[in-house]
Amino acid sequence: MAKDRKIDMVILGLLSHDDLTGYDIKKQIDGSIRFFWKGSFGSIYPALSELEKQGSVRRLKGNDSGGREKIIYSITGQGKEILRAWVRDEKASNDLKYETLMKLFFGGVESKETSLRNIEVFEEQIKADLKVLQVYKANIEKALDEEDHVYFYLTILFGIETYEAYLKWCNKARKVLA
Amino acid sequence: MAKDRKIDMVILGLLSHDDLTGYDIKKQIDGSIRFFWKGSFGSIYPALSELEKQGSVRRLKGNDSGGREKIIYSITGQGKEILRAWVRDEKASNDLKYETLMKLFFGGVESKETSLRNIEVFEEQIKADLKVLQVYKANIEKALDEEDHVYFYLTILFGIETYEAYLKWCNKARKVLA
DNA sequence: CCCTTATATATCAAATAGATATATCGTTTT
DNA sequence: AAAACGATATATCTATTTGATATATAAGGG
Repeated sequence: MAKDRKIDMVILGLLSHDDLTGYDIKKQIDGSIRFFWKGSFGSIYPALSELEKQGSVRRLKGNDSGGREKIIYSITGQGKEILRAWVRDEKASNDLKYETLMKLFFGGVESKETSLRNIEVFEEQIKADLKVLQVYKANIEKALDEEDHVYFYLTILFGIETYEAYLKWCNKARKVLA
Repeated sequence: MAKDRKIDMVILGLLSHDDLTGYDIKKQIDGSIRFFWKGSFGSIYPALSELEKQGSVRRLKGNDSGGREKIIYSITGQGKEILRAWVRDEKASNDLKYETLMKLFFGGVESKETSLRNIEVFEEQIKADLKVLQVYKANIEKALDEEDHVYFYLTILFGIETYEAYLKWCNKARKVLA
């Protein structure tokens, strides 16, 4: 990963829609892009500081209400240009880290029942996530006329398409093992 | 990631089939499990040293032929037990890092043509990988009687199923954007 | 004989995950 | 009214991992 911080692009991308705090950014990641990307506080807060130093984001007046300090960030013109350049750049790394598949790949060291159980756990998780995605899809289809929503819609379609493929595979896998 | 080293399980899993060098392990990862897991030298070599210290692998006589030093590792009884315990453990983290999808999600900051191009690049990569997977599938179907091959077969089916879903999505995405 | 490619180990900096510490706020329970 | 709790919010630490690079040898081609 030594090279460019991908989390920077997540942050700049989210800030291109709204001014947000680090905590808001984490919430938005967990809520909308978690189906193809994740982010932790341990990467978000240091990245925000770096981006501010670089001049890609700026700190808006926080703390009006006198509560817990709250730092709202806003994207700058420079930040927008960096984001656009990254979107235009054709190269993209697409990595999976599927521990379930790895457990299955090495399933021969244990019983067939163990592998069937691992498939079952995976299947339950996918079914739960698929339900969430279908709710998102129904909601967004009511507001597809707004330009930006189209891009969100595409990523939801991706999630649904792949998760359905996972479920089909679960059924096949069960048959092959039996 | 602070917690358990997943690369340890990749190494123990591969060593449960054959005695291997660090370099061999890297080759096997790139050749067979790269569709759902990746590994770099920077994680493999330190992990091998750690595993040796722990007693999960042991170093076999290297360097008979007098060439570049070559360290062949073998799994121990303890290593096998750690591997089995991990396979039995139901919890598994399944993460995607799809930069293509992220670029698409934030595609609104650039032209529609840019997003279409990003989809095209993704599609070409998937088509190339799918061809490789189909060759693997054809080869392994000739040798499915061997117990361990079934597990390899399942992971190939997973790759094919998901990659075909990606291609279907590419077509849908093009239509939505147009 | 040189050049390239494959084999092979090793290490470093940067990026990230995941855990934890700290503090505040609003709501519910006692 | 106080205590308990969960959500909000920032920050930091360690362990893990990536991706790059350095080093060395062997094999094959021109």
